[in-house]
Amino acid sequence: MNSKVSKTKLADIARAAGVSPMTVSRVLNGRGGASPETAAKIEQLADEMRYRPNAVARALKSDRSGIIGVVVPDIANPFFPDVIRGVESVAMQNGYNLLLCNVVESAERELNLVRILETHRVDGVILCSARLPDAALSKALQGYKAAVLLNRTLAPETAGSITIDYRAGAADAARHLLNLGRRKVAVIGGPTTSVGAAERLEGIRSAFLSVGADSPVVVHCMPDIAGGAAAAAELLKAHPDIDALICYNDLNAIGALQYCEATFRSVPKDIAVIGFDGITLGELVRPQLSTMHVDKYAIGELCMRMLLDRIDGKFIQHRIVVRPELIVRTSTMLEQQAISGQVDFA
Amino acid sequence: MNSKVSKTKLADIARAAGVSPMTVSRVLNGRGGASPETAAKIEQLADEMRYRPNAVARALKSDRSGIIGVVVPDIANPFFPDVIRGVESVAMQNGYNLLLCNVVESAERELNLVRILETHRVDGVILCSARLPDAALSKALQGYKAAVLLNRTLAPETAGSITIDYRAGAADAARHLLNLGRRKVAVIGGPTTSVGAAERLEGIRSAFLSVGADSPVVVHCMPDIAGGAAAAAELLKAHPDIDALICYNDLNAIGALQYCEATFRSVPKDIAVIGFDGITLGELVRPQLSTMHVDKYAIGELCMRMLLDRIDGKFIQHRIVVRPELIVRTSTMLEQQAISGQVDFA
DNA sequence: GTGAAAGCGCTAACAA
DNA sequence: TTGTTAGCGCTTTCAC
Repeated sequence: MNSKVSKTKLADIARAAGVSPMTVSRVLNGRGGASPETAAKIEQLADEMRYRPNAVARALKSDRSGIIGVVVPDIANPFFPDVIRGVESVAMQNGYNLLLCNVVESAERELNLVRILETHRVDGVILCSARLPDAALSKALQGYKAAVLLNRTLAPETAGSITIDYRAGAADAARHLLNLGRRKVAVIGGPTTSVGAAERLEGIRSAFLSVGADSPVVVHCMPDIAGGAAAAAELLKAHPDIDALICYNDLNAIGALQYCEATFRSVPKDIAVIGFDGITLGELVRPQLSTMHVDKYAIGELCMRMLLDRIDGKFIQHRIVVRPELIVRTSTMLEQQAISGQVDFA
Repeated sequence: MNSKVSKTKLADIARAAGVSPMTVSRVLNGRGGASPETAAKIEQLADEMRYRPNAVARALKSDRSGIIGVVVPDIANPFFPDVIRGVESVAMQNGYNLLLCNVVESAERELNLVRILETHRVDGVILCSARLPDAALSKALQGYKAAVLLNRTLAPETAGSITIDYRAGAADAARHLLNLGRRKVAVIGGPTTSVGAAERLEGIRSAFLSVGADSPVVVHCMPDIAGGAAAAAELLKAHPDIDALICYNDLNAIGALQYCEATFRSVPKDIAVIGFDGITLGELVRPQLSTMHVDKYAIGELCMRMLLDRIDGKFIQHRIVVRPELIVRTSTMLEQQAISGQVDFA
């Protein structure tokens, strides 16, 4: 096995080439400072001896690790892999790698992770859907050169933020259902700890208020399929006359669809369902899921670009708001529209 | 902003406490060696001064970074988030963090990544579905203290491996379709570069041979939904009498289902479809997808545990084979069975 | 064009 | 119980 591979270092190459480590360093970093022959010999030796620069030593010396910490609540939620890909593509183009961590919806673990990443001297962090209270989060981010939050806002000195306009998006969703003639609307509200969940509720309530309708019933749950199914069950058992559901995210909505299917409720005829996020999965279930769509890959890119700016000390923008877009699919479609709801592969 | 937060170091605490850095180091690492009072004072100071040990310096000194490199082909394929969670849970319990990289199905990028991770002096790598040729891969892994491959095997000195028995699994799938009475079976074969794809084909062919049937037609494609849909289109246009499809993975199978739906073919009546992997998505589409299921989270755990052993120089096992399990759902179900294919939420 | 010295923050090994 | 020395691999600074 390989565990004793003592790696070749600059000094080894220097010795082999009969020059000083400094010269090797310069050549290998393309900073000239050597005769063509010396340079060529060094390049060749480095290759032969399988030299790999030690990023750890470099990081210690330069105080730049080339690593970005990324914290997501749950990588199994298809929302996040898309974001991560966006982050990674920009990171890679700029020579950064990602230290990825899953929080699994625990604030304690989140605090812990932020500490661990600090320990590793990452050059910045991207926190997706932080669950910590504002004060604790601010404090935890003190130790960072740069931080960007997704779906959360703090003082711009502490962190940049990319937020989704949940208020407006949820209001759009609510109006869409109202326009469909639904009046017994209920909300599957996601986690109680989520800041975004509260914003969605505000948006929904204001949309209902402005047409003089009562505020809808709300049930909270975990932001996954099982949570959505359970919440739908709770709501529909207590209020069998509900004719529409606005859901925290698409996973919740898909859980609701499952429950409706299992209890022989027809969607959208008996009950319309709309989600949030626009994950691919929503196009694959039947009926296809209406949703408030956001471009997750683009959001990932935005996060990373903003973080790069902050790492460079540039503070061009510290807050970007993304507006979700209503996508109407079968789960909230009037019957005559549903005819064209077929994908065309011809 | 925070970019000038010069972090407190051991020496700072030492000065404040009026002791040597060494004493602080010992206390903070719980290695005793200080009077209770001194220790208490140091602990308190460390907390007040928000001390975070510098993992970079520690890594340079100890040649252990506490970081594991994980390379996956595509994090957007729901197979991998599950594996990653398994890896992460074991890693975390053992004080490791994950440097996660996406290959996006490019062998060149893969080689590059393996180099980069080597540069960062990760304590080990887990490569999922490596696309590099054996020789190149072996060479690239030379520089690692420890490596584990998922779905690939090399000399045990080079890397441990967790493999899925694709041959047996695919043969099971083939037999299942044959038992259903299907005789015009075709294969959506996934990427040509995938070693697992070739193994699946072998399994399928041998199952067909043993009942005296001809080898089925094969079409290759990208291992995602769009690839599956395209492959299904190609197959069914050329051979309209195909009555069953065995697919490289569930995403391919779901693409095939989409094509069937779009072209008004009834599944499983006109054509049965079976996938591989057992991702959750397969239960959500309609008809629900039959599949060869593997426990992805458990596989992730296995990978990480094996890697930990190798890091410790223990070579108890260098190869684990996981056998996929046939899960029959609606997409390959005889009609009389389909009645009970409903999820029960009552 | 090339090299020597010093130090990034931490800790193992050896004093005291 | 506590401190000193030295060095992990690299690069910045200054000198030749």
